[in-house]
Amino acid sequence: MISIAIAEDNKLLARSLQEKLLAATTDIVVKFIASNGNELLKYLEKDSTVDVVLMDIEMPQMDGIIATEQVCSRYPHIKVIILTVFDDDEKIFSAIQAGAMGYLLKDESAEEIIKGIRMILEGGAPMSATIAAKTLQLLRNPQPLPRQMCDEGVTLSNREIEILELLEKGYDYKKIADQLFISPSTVRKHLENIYHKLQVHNKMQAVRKAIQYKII
Amino acid sequence: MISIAIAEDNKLLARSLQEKLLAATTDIVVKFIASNGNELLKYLEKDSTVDVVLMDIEMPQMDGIIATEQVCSRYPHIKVIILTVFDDDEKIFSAIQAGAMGYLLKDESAEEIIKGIRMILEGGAPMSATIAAKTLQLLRNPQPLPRQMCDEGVTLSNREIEILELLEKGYDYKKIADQLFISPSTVRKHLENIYHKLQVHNKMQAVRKAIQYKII
DNA sequence: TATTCAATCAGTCATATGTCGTATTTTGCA
DNA sequence: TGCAAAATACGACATATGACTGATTGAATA
Repeated sequence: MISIAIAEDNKLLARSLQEKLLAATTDIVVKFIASNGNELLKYLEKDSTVDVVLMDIEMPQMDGIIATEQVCSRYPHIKVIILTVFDDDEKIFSAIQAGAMGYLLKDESAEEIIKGIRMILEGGAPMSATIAAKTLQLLRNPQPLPRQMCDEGVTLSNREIEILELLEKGYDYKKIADQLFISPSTVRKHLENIYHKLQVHNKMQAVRKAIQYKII
Repeated sequence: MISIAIAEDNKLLARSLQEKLLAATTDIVVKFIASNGNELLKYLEKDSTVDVVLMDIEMPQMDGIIATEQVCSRYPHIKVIILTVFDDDEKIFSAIQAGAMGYLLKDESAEEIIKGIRMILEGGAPMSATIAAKTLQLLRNPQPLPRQMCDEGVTLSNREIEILELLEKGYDYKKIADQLFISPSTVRKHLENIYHKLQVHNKMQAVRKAIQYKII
């Protein structure tokens, strides 16, 4: 028998999820439905014999990311599957950092969710298709988050920053172009603009200045 | 109709894989079976109308990682699924770095492989359970391979270090030469030696690695 | 609606760079 | 003292890069 907890502030959604799981299986039981992270943690203090938590991200009081962090550190035996509508890089990365071992989008079918539950208990990592793809992208490019800079008057566009970050890895134009799915000509043009803005004349100087200005 | 190419040095395995795909579907056609990376690339030069490559890692002549890199950079429209027995972190990471968007273990069923093919074409990233889990682990721990302390053997001379330090400032050969009262030719030769020692191929990579190794 | 701006791409040209050889001189140290 | 390593230097070749000119597109915005 597999014990599940659900953390989801929309009670209707939570209920319908519970019913779907109930209807489709005989060995999965929903022990608790929490409407935020606090509630979930309070419940787990009394009864931590839960195998998997299905966790929404957007919740009042304590969001799913923080809750995931807490659950994973306090109860390492509990696996967390994020179940949400968000699929932006930052949320995915935060959730994984927090310790989530699964990340499914809410439009997944009940069967997929059930497969995910079984998969996670077998040591797998259930992910929706687009999430898996983004995960790999994040792995290739380990710094998609800090787009803010404390410049001194110079402002680079996001694209220009992306290019600088790849440049810093020692990539040539072709490689950067492939990475960003644009042509080498465009990379060169971006670099040209970057050089003007930073008042430099080659790659190394551009990277130096960018680091100095904390742009990358 | 989905066109597949298979790169797999074990001809028996390749053939049986082809037959399995053929038996289980009507819309997937295996256009080519290559027994190594070279063969695959040669084929793709003549006909690159392939949607997905199923790629073994361990192959003679050109292994699957290099081949993946080549395929992904030359033919961005082609999706690569690694299909191998290896599941160690380094191989997975290399494959993803190389551009693979799927990573299945060879013990997957034909149905799973077919699902993977469809998934990758929808923008997903098919991964075997353990692979997905390791991927997330890698993402949490952005430096899982630093135990290769092979930098022990690398020693740069004082002169080489001087040159690297000037290089890091963004100076060109002429400027470095002036600074050190030697000819640009000599600077180039030093750089050449540095590249060999650090196993890199341009200034930026050399500086990166030197900083990483705390040489400068 | 007009205008700006980010992002895209192409082509030219001079220069810089990376990779080969090859070769001489200095120098540290066994 | 003699040898290996380090430092010095040049030529040649293909490729990468930096600088410039010019252009199109779409999104934001005034």
